[in-house]
Amino acid sequence: MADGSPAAPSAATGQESAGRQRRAGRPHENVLSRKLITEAALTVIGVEGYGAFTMSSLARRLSVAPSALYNHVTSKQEVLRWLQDHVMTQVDVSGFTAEPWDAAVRRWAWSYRDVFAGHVPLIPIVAVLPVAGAPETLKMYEKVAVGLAAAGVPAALIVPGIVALESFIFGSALDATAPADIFDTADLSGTSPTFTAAVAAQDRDTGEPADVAFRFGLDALLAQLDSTRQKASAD
Amino acid sequence: MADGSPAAPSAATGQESAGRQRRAGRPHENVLSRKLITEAALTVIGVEGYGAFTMSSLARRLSVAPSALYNHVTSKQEVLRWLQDHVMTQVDVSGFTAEPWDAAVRRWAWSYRDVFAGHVPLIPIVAVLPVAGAPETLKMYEKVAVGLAAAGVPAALIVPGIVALESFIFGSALDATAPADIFDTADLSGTSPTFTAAVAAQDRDTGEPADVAFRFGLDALLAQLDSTRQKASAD
DNA sequence: ACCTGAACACCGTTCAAGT
DNA sequence: ACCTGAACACCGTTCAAGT
Repeated sequence: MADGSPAAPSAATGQESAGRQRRAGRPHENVLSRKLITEAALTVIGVEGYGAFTMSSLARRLSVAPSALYNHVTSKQEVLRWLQDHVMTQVDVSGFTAEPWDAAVRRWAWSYRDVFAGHVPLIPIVAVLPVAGAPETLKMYEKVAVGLAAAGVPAALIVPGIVALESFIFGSALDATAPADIFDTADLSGTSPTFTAAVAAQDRDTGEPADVAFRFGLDALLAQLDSTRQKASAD
Repeated sequence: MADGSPAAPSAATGQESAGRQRRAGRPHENVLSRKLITEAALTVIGVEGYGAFTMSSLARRLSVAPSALYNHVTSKQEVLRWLQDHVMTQVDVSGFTAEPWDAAVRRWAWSYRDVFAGHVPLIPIVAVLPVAGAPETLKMYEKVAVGLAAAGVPAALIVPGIVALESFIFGSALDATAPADIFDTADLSGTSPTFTAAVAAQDRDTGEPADVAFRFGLDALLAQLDSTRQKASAD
């Protein structure tokens, strides 16, 4: 929000790379920050994709030399961690304060899958990053945990439930990016008749294959969670 | 199996890199092949990990110049595709001809997860690679499809069922590689009390957290599959 | 056909010099 | 403290020359 001071030599807006050169030495106003770097990274990825996301392209978008980034970041990996935690804020957890628990989980899960289908390279990072270093991610877990606890899921099963849901969501995000025709077996019915028949027998009216599979798995996990619920002793 | 001809200048065994130089020009016996390249890649990865797997390290293990690989391979990506299809042969599908359908799915799923927990970088490739180009992968799908069909899972649900299982398995393979303490919230109980309590309330006696979550999700998917089964009209 | 060796266009990262 | 610009040690890949 607070951005773009007119004092800087016009290249420091971070949005246009056409501005004039800045000469060496510390500028009077800071040109970079975690917020600006994260936003620029998101823009580069949104416009050119992850394949084109390099420290160079990031620096270019910020109108800065690549080496300047290392005053704010220890590695490209750290930029990706910042990105991961930021992207988590795009996941819709609004249901947990407004809807029945199962509708809330569904809304969250679909949104989570969709967000990370657009950020597949960040998935291995979430799966491994300690939550202590990812405040937005932790906030999301807290919302889900509150929802499940309120629904009566036993305390000991909340984390396994979330982890199982999350694993399914990440795998499904990957699957959602696959071309629709990966299972086209062409003339392979000779070697794999049953699988070939199963591919043909899919019901294409119920949605994209990836969506049908996601609904199936999500229903399964919700049913399992439902069966673990216990009536609250209080209230 | 058919390997190591004594005619070659002793560097051509592909197992030791200490042998003497081979001079330029086509050798009398082929030094490289898909099989040798795949095996060498697997060795490099097994010994040094994916981080050290480069075209250079692969060539070194084969006692060959990096550029020689490009006579057999169009890109590093293709080596990874070969690797992916080869690794699939390590997944245990033996249950589908010997056990009840649910025990077979369980054996397959645990084995599938374990195999790819050791080959995480291959996961994005499986998820996107057309099965037509991956014969071993296709063979695996065929086995699973036969198992589910024999169990009475409706034809239209076989592919969604497999995709849902596979998505869950891939996400869980990722999760299984995470350090056990990612959820350690240290002194964060102030900002996320419910989640922190849920982490503490996990039952550590029932196995590794990743295993508990995997069992939970697998049970869920199996129960959902079970509920779709119909008695066969024949037999 | 299939190897070597030199070369190319990158990559992430480091560091001295400048303000 | 924080920028630029030069430099470093890689990377995957191409290609001419050799047999």
